Amino acid sequence: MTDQLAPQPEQDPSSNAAAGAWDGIAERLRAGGLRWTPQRRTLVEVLRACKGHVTATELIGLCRERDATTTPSTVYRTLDVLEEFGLVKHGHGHDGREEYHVLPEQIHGHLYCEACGAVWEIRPETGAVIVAALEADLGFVIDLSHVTMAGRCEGCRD
Amino acid sequence: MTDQLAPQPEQDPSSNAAAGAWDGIAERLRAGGLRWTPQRRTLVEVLRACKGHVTATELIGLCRERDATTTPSTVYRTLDVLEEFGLVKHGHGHDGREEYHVLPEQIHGHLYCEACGAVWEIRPETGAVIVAALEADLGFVIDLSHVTMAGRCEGCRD
DNA sequence: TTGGTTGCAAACACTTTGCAGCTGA
DNA sequence: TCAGCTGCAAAGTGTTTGCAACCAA
Repeated sequence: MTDQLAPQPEQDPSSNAAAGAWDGIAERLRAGGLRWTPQRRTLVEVLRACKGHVTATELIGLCRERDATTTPSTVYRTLDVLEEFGLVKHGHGHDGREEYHVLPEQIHGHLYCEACGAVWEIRPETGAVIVAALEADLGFVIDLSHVTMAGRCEGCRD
Repeated sequence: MTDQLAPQPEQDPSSNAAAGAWDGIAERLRAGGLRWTPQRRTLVEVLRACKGHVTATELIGLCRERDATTTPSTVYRTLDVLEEFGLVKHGHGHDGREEYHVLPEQIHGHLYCEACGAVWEIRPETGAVIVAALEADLGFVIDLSHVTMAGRCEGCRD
């Protein structure tokens, strides 16, 4: 009950065409004294193919589709490594579980539709308005990449 | 921002003076064929005394301070009942765990300071700006009461 | 009395950790 | 070779559920 076959929120291909950022990952790992293993390759392939956000559990399932021997601990540990390299960033989704944002380089928040389950990206310009409003209000500087707001998308408003 | 610049975000006593909403709870439960038990009384007292939001785990701890025999299952079950009565509403906080909003009647979002851990309320006027921005952007109508954004408060910036 | 409640324990789902053995560089 | 990595198993969270005993109305 957490699927999103809705219109096409957060579907823009560029969100992963921008996957060029992953290209040097094997070398980058090695440069850092780390290894490029089949397990890591599997996870990276999965991450490159997915939308802006996934839960760790989903990733484990996706990895298992490619390699049935995938173990959770390896996935979690690899995600930690990738996070240190800035390729993913973890936060919390509306299921209350760990959620990973892929390629957080482009800071943005998410909108979760309670009706259809789709997740939409908050556009940078809109995000800027929100950030500015909160700063003006309480002098609070928010980290928009950690934000997910629930509500109803255009198509689900009654 | 002359509202709450002091180190006591979301602390205003009135936030619970509004606790009048709790007054008829025992009768309301009975009217619904339910019971008013010592355990429920303990939890309600705790809820009345707390700020706008708490995690289930925190509530269990607070209840234990009053009654060391409190058990988690009872707290969770009572919270479910209270939620049906509209006295609390659950969502998810930044620890990724269940979080309960007390007296959700006043819709507002929260700001969580990653540095000092304080939680601030987003003022209705500011919330309105955010809601309007998102509606203008994607036609999305958000449920501000479910929103918690992370960042740094005025005192913890830089 | 009696059906809603409780406490306990066990089950769950997700995540983390320790460790021996494996493997990429 | 040998530090980093993996898989397994076990431990740890926080939350849920089954059930017999309990007690508010």
